[in-house]
Amino acid sequence: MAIERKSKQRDAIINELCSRFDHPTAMDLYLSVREIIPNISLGTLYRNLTQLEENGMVLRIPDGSTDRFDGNVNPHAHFKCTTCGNVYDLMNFNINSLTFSDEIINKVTNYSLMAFGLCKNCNKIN
Amino acid sequence: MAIERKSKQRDAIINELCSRFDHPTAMDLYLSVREIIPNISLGTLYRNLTQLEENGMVLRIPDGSTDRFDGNVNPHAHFKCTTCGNVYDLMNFNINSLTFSDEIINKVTNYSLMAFGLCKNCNKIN
DNA sequence: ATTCGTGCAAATGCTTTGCAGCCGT
DNA sequence: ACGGCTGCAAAGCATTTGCACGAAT
Repeated sequence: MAIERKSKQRDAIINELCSRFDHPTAMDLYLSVREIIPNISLGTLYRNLTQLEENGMVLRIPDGSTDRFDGNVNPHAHFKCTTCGNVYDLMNFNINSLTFSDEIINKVTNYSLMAFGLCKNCNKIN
Repeated sequence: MAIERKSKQRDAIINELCSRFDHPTAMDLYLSVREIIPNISLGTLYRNLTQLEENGMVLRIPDGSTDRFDGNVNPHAHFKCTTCGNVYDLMNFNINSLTFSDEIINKVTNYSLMAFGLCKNCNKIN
């Protein structure tokens, strides 16, 4: 549904999401936003994330486990290390050059590219 | 963990997954496999899907809701219609040409590309 | 004043897990 | 016979939802 009114809870969520670059889960965000609004509820957080996503203000990043969120709504590629679980932005990959031409498609509104593998940090350790 | 023994449950799961192309969820698979092995349990299904994924025999396709599975383990792009929820293979997109060069990456073992939008069927209806 | 957004708590839905017994090796 | 795999049921988590109240317009 459309956003009709402003709320300090939603403002705090967007603000937190846009000022960090580590692709937090809903619970990560909940813990952070609670330092600004101590009695915000998880339900409110989830309601707002869904609403913000529907309005194109937040990106949901599916990675095979708990969803992550991104304040950068420009489509961009991600890399998930399957050892440590961290998700990184891929700066050297120009996702905007991708085009889709299949018969079934009427319109592409968004896309998510997730590469899986081993990051250099985990490679050093093991 | 590695696969050590054969079981008719696992055989039926792989067989079902490789003979359909509609990217079933775990529950979809459960209902289908139950027609072959009526008393197979959901636990067994999930245990086998995880095990098969770890052994590279099945692909998990994250799409922002319940995970889907694919017997085609060759990396390929998908398109999800956000109206009807169906997931389609994209044949005209050569995902194998993608290369990744970011600093953080040691090794890419797999990747999933999901485009979101409106399919032609849903466009006709609305 | 209206009604959307919130906090709380219960409910839901998907997935995992403990356990005793079965089956493949 | 050993130990992996299974069915069953309970548990675990992430997410959603109903409701009464508070806040934005």
